[in-house]
Amino acid sequence: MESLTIGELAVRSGVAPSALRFYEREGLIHASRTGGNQRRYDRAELRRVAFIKIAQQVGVSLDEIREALASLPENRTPTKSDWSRLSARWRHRLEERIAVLERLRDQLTGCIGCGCLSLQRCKLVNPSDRLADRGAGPQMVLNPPSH
Amino acid sequence: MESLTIGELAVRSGVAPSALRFYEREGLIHASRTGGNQRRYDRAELRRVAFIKIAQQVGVSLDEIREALASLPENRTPTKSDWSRLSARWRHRLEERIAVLERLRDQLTGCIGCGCLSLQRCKLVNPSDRLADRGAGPQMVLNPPSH
DNA sequence: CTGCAAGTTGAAGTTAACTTCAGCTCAAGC
DNA sequence: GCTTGAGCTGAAGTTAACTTCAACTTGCAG
Repeated sequence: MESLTIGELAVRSGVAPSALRFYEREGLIHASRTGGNQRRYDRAELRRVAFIKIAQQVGVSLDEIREALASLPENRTPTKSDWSRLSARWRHRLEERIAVLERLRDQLTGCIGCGCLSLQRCKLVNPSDRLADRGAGPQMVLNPPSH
Repeated sequence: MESLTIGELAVRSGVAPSALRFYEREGLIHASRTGGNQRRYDRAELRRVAFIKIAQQVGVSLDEIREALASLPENRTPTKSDWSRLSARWRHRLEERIAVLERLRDQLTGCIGCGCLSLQRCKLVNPSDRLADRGAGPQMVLNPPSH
């Protein structure tokens, strides 16, 4: 069992065969071919697919994932530290997303009490007259002043 | 200034006129018309738009937002407690999303140390042989057993 | 009254991330 | 060697949430 068929990789990774073909067209994963033109995946591809799935959970687009995967060495199977380096890249982004949602949660909790949701008064939908220079809309939550 | 033009509402809410027309077609907001067929928005629509923007941040689809807005009284302008009731609905969902991301962050932090990202061993991409009954893929993070 | 920014419409386009389809070929068990 | 499930391809379809376009109309300042 040196290599995997597309169906095997699909079951192992939890990603549909159609998605795996799509990832290959998009240059995210690679497959060799049998004499009969069927895909055969090296076991190392499992880890690439795992990386793709995790990065998607973090909220990274396939474009950026492709870019990250392109930075892996081509002449050898990536090591743990190669993967470690790549994973570290997403952590800051993930923490930012969590912070945004936590801020939203805290302010929404406050708003459940006051029921305002007012563009004039509510902290959630910060008043345009106080932050007019930053444009209208819920700036406070979406683009906090501290950032 | 009893009512707002579409341009005024756009500036006030931070939502593009095209999006406001789209929301109206989708039954999320309402506008009356002038003799010349131009939209005029009651100031109460500002709050509806604010609610839509916040719900989107929470990760709620327009379909669900429409459903929630449909539960507002039609015969009177919604009160603070009407809005409060609606906002409370999204809090649990928001907290779940935060929990998923925090779990992901914690495990990704661990994985940066080990660099594994392995479908066989890594906590992030839970082994199919241990949770085979729940299907393949990163079950541990996406659909935690406790749920 | 005129000019022109702002508004109107329906239809079509956009983006991401896939899925579905039709028509065909491959591979493995009996 | 036959059957049948698995795999192949390119093209088209899907969904959400809008945006863009073209052609036309309104409303208000001067």
